[in-house]
Amino acid sequence: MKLNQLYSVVMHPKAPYAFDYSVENPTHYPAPIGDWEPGKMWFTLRWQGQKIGVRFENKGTVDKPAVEVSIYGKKPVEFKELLSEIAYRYEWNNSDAEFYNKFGNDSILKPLIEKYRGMHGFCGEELYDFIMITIFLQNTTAKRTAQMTRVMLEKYGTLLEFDGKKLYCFWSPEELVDVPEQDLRDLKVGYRAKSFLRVSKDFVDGHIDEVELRKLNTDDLRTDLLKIYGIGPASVMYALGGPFKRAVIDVIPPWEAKIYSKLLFNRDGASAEESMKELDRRYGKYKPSAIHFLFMDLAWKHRAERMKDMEKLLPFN
DNA sequence: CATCAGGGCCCTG
DNA sequence: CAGGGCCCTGAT
Repeated sequence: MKLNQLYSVVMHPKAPYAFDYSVENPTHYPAPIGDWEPGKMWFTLRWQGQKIGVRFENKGTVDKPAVEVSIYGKKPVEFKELLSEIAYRYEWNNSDAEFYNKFGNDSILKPLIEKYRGMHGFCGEELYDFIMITIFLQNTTAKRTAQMTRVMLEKYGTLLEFDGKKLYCFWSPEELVDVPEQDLRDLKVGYRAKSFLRVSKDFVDGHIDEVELRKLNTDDLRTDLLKIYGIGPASVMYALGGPFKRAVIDVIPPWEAKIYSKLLFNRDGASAEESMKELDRRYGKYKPSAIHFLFMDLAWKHRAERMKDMEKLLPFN
């Protein structure tokens, strides 16, 4: 589906804002739903029933941020509301000022804060898409996750063409809900087929309403998210930090425990409990921010240098 | 060739 | 609250 450029405007995220570190995350598994190069980002979303292409171009600096946002689609949309949603998803109004203040001189974090200053959290996906992704991620390797995602997008997603890019837009819950479970299983997604369908039905029936969920306090939100079929503690933690911008670290999944062991103790075999204790001791309530910097540093370094001792531990590139 | 864990979660006892 | 089962793949 070929899209036309509908709007273009320059926006100003809250400073400091480091564009590349705030739109690209090397720990995310490769999926043909977005594309990045230094200073530019392309991605897709659904808005008011339309499939939309979005392009960011960095036009500013860390201390004088400016991002040109271009919207591609078939027909006009409520542009202002869309911009405000994008600002929410990319956390343009957030800032880690308190964290910078508190840990700017910390022996470990100081160099990271210097290098990544202005890195905002972000999650370009809406809740439904994000849940689909966490289901793809469960109990498998990153490679098969990428494979399953690609096959599902080819069959049920929509290929959008805009600004010279071809990127898939996720299917809507309505587009998937009536697909027979066996059709999904034929795509080798295994038992995940059942979760995809039950989640889709909950969205179609209005039992899951992202806008309403955003209004809840974090504890109630966690409780409600845990009720979603196929979504457990690990997925909930990721969702709290992603679509809901409530970064928490309340569980350490096994694959992360291996990385934390290296990161915190520079050795293998530290348990999740040990690492959690150490995180609390060092960073207290700032541990999500600290982990954000530690993890992103590892990810960007690994992408650049392919660190040998991390090759087995890091499922990302 | 068989076995098994991998960016969990559901269900049962 | 612990433990078995789940789809499929590639590593061993």
